[in-house]
Amino acid sequence: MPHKGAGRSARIDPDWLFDTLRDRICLLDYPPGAVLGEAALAREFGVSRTPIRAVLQRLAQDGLIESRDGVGTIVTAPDFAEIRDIYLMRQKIAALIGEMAPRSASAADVAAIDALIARTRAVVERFEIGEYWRINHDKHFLVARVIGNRVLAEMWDRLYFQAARMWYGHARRRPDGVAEALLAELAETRTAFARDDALAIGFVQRNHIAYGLQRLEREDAARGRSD
Amino acid sequence: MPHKGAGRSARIDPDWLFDTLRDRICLLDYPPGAVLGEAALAREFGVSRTPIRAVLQRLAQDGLIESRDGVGTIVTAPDFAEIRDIYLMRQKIAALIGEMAPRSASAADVAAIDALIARTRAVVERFEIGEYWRINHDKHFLVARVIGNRVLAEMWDRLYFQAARMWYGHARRRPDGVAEALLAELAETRTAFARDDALAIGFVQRNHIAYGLQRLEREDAARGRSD
DNA sequence: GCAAGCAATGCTGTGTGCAGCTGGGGTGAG
DNA sequence: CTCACCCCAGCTGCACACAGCATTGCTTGC
Repeated sequence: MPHKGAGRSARIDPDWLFDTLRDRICLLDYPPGAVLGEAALAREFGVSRTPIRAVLQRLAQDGLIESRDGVGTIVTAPDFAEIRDIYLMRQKIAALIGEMAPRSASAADVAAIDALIARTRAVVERFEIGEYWRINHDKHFLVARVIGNRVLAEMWDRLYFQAARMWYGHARRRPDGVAEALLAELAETRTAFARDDALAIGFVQRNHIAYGLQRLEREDAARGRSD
Repeated sequence: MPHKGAGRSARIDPDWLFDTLRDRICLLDYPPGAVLGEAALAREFGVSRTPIRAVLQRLAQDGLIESRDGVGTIVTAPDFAEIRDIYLMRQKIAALIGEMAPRSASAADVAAIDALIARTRAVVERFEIGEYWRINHDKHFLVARVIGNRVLAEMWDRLYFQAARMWYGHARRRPDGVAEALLAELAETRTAFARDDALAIGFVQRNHIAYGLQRLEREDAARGRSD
């Protein structure tokens, strides 16, 4: 019995699958260099290799993984020059948020940020990378919502996930002060949202992206000395 | 004999296939709304649907096509709001070219532009959309080469092809003055390259993207009146 | 004449077998 | 003991068969 067919009756949501794998990569469940394996993923999610391959191709186009024939699908390990390119572009993109026909911030947004601030206080008390990541994630989408230009919003999203992966690796290795920095960023973001000043929202993002890059550069320099 | 297998011994280059289909979309061989059909493409290029689907997924992620289950893979028809978003972002991105660690322009680049100018003169004499497109294409890659930031270069590329498609549609409908505008743009670009001023190269691009958007807006307004 | 329903057709989504490629371990020679 | 070579296990790329969905055109009832 070579084929039993399938159809696609309420199988699994490709977008959900994409988000799931992307999150695993960003949270370093799959660290750079890890081999994913289409067959293994297919078994895990109870589908065939075909939809898995579709998702992996999307991830590959976003630069998160790389499929090599005969070897496997491996998580990429960007060199520092590429990381800097990403961070520098994110700064420029962030500065554009307020310029490109932004949407208005609402009182609900401010309330949402207050909730994030409360959660971050707990993370400051006891650092937990998973919760830290979820807060960052929620903050990202909150900011993304004020972007009026669809093209800009898509770029903002793509670059966020490319940068996030590197950032969480850093935050795991050197968690000191990371949660406090997020708390400060959220406080500034809250003010900008309360004033409904999209330009300010973007500049707050730009600044903290720049601070993050500084931290990464310091770590990279220290690593260079130790080698 | 259900399977005869294949392997992939020198079959076809997926990148070449991607470029080919993208060019067909941009040159309106496949106009917005056209249905591509995986099986037809597979027959044409002598491969199975699998590699075709991979390429179509890349095109879909770039926003050029859209796959709808049970219907087909159709070329998207962006509304004018989206076109404006793309053009506004391209202006911002162009202004960044000179800021993000640009590479140096060489004498060979200037010579290449001179060749493009000569070709454009012929198109001014007798307008021919295919040659007009190839010149624009070459100009695009010439400018892209001075971009030092890989992320910026990729964005520049993506947005170019999204905009190109709309622009060639316009140029076909209203070719008057289009070739002359390209000639002026190339002259300005030549000067900027000769001065090795990447900021100037970017600003020349920004300006002519803005001029292009103005033309599109005028056409859109006229269409609105006639409806 | 017209509208509503239904069947036929064609498409994409999915599952699966096979071919070719890669990398590592093992083996034999020096 | 070292090095080179070879074989094989595992992976991705591809081709093809099947399932389900959307559209279209015809047919039938009014």
